[in-house]
Amino acid sequence: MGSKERAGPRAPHPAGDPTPFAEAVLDAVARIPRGRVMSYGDVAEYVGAGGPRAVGTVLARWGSGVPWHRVVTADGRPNPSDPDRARALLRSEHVAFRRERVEMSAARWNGR
DNA sequence: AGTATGACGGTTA
DNA sequence: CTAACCGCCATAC
Repeated sequence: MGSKERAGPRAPHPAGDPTPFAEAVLDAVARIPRGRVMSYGDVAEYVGAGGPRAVGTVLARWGSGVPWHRVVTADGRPNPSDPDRARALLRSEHVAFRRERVEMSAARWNGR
């Protein structure tokens, strides 16, 4: 086949291919165990590149194929885009909540 | 190549 | 506790 085939079981992204950084981010998010969460900054640190905002940019563009709801803000707040949906998904995974925020002390996943 | 944007984060008021 | 500001970094145009 072509030289740019990538056989990615990921998702029907819009137009354009995910950059190496984007793939690293998506891979990291896909690795977050069920019932656990990572902050945007945690993901950036995990992939060793970019920053919290850059991670948000990637998820906003190609995050439809990964458990995006497992990525929360550093304060434990769900995605500002669909907080209600994210909360429902997280609660269905037994993620500990306090008020409207994830109990980071208990649900935060460090990547290992 | 440069400017504008945003699903962030930490600090300061 | 809320609000505003700045810094950071990949994308879009």
